[in-house]
Amino acid sequence: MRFALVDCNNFFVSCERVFNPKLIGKPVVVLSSNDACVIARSNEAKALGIAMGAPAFECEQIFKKHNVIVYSSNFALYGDMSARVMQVLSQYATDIEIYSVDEAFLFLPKQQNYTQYIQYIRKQVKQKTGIPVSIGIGLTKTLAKVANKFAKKSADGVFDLTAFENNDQFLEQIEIQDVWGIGYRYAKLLKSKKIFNAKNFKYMDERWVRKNMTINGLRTLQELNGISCISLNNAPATKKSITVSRSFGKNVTNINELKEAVSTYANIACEKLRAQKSIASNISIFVCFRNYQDNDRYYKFLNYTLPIASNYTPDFIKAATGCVEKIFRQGIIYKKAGIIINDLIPHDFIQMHTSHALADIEKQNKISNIFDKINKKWGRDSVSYASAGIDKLWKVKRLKKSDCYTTSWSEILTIRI
DNA sequence: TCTGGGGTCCTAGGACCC
DNA sequence: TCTGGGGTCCTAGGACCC
Repeated sequence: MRFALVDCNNFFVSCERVFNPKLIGKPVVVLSSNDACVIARSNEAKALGIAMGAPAFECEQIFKKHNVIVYSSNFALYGDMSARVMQVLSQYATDIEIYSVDEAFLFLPKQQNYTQYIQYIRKQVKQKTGIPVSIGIGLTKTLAKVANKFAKKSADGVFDLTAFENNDQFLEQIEIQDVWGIGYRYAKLLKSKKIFNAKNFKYMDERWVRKNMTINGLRTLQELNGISCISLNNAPATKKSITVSRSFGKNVTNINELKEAVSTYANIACEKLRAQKSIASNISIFVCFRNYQDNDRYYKFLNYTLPIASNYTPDFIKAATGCVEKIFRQGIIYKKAGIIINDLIPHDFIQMHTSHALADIEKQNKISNIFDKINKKWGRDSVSYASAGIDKLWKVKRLKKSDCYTTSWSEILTIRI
């Protein structure tokens, strides 16, 4: 059994480069929403010392000095490119888990020569999508992750950890906080026990790990020892909660703008809810704000339960704007708001005892279907709710976004000969 | 001035039941 | 002062991932 981990190199930057080859060889970064901080860097940008997550305003100097090309994030483009990469990968695996927008675990079919096989997959992805990937192979998902780190550094972008009888020499090079499943907190704890790398951890006492790092820590330890405990999760993810939140593009002090924002987020969240055929009755809204008198940050949170589980946008808009009325305080500068929908259940669980309302629910479903169809065909917000606002002056800034080359007819790439 | 957005899982402890 | 034994469910908080 072989697990492979495929990781797209500098994914967001690579997506931009596919449609703008002039960017190749130059330092390029992509910023988070609101153009706030750096979330993707080309190798050239990394070499300049630009850190992941660095605030954009702090990098201004470096950007200018080295002619760094800066993009706002274009998630429609990245999402579509991701789907293309995954589609190609699935042709060469017996099973695939799409782990994130730029990563996938594969079960590989039995091979004589695994290195050759993953080199071939890599070539296919590059040829069919333009995206460069790195591929690592291991006996477990955790080891495939380790292998991928070496693949990233290797000249041909692939690495097979199972080609070695003993992999300790490689595990020794992986710092403890870089092991999949061990984050900042556990790394700190482990270092205090003189555990500095993956090899040290591999030989730790299982009882101690179970006691201090929960069952998850124990799984990680066993996976490093080649015992597969974390299986491939290929089920289409049915989410258990949906969050939509954004920072504002300007200071928001007015209740109507805050209501517009949460209405907009409720609209997006309900689209997602319906897309996965779920309903829910529990909604929370939160706002982040700043009191200009003491220059402190705050976070306010309010939970609300709908009388009946639903996926009908107006139900959620009503609930969300109701929460805003309770939370809002005059004279406060709001920076960000969001809505979280919890306790999702399949939509056919709709309570039968509410039979008197079934006719209403059917009517609502029809309206939702039409909404979703129109927006799918013509783009998000082609039809929307008035409460979500028209001008949306509070919307996030994305000043340097590239076009949606693959998902919008009006922005398709034009070539002049 | 300006620091993202979206998820999952595990555990301890409290509330409550007989 | 002493104060059973066994169980379930829920929640907050903490850990992790990209």
